[in-house]
Amino acid sequence: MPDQTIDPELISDVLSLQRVAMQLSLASRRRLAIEIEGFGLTVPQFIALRALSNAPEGLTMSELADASQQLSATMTGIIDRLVERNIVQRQRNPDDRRSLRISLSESGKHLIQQIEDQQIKRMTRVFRLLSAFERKEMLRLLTLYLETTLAELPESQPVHP
Amino acid sequence: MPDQTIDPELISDVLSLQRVAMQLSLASRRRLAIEIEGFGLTVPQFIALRALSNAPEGLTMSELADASQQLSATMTGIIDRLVERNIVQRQRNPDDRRSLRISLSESGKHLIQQIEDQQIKRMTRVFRLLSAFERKEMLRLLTLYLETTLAELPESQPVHP
DNA sequence: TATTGTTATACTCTATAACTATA
DNA sequence: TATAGTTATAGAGTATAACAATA
Repeated sequence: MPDQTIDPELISDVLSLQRVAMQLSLASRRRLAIEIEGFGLTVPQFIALRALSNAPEGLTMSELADASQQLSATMTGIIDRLVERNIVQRQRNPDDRRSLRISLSESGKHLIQQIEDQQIKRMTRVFRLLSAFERKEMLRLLTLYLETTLAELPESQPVHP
Repeated sequence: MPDQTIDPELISDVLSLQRVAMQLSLASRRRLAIEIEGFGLTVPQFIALRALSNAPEGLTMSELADASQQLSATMTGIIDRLVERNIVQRQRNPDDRRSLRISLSESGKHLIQQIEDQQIKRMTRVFRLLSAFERKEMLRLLTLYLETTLAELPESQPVHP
């Protein structure tokens, strides 16, 4: 049986952390949306491209849907629009003709690289304000929080752990 | 002119932080969507309700749109659906009959309270794993990151700073 | 029969532009 | 004329269910 003692300091910290974490989550998504809009992408499209860029050999629609936390019916539309713009390719799998192999095109690879370069540049501006120790501490705490968050999602199988 | 020295440790930390922060931002939004779906709400609806719950006297459509980082044309539809379900109220402002006063109904207040209770309970389970010092450190670092993120958004005027 | 992926349908959100009512 | 808010329209994502092709 876990310790149910009421710790007023814990309660007060959690209230603050809840508020900041919620605002940060919403603001980050918003900033991401603005950042990638400059490249003509939506957030779900970018999530799919990120998953594909971690899988050089490509992914099936089901793998992509799992990795993006989307239904495969939704994935179809997202990939349709990326194929139209020649950002990804759709190929039949000769071994199992039911399944498809989705992969980044050359211009898709270039696009995602550009976006990630821009993101790294921005993050570097922020994190050079912190000491090496603080950066490690932040990484450790964020990773812990990420793990508990992922544990609460169904089927969250990152393609690259 | 800022220090442009290449610090390999900084670069490596930023790569890790960028990856974790991105995943966390996406996973948090996803978890929020699942959590509030149980209450029949969408994320944009929840964002609007949160802004309203911090403004007991209500907000105009423009204030609500600013606080939610939405266009007022978008806000109209979001509020339409919340009014239909009697979660918020729309009242003409007698002083300036062009503007509206949007506020939570009693059942809306109850709904947002239920959701926030559930979120606090979940966050408490996570953060009781950390020491008081670690919680404070996390709050400090997240706040710093939130501030730089908000600074990059246009017109991000939180109703409650 | 089971699996992979798509199509059909309905709803929500987002963005732009045109519009109404009020100031 | 300017401001507050809505409507019209188009496109994108989300969820459910029914479906085709392949295994």
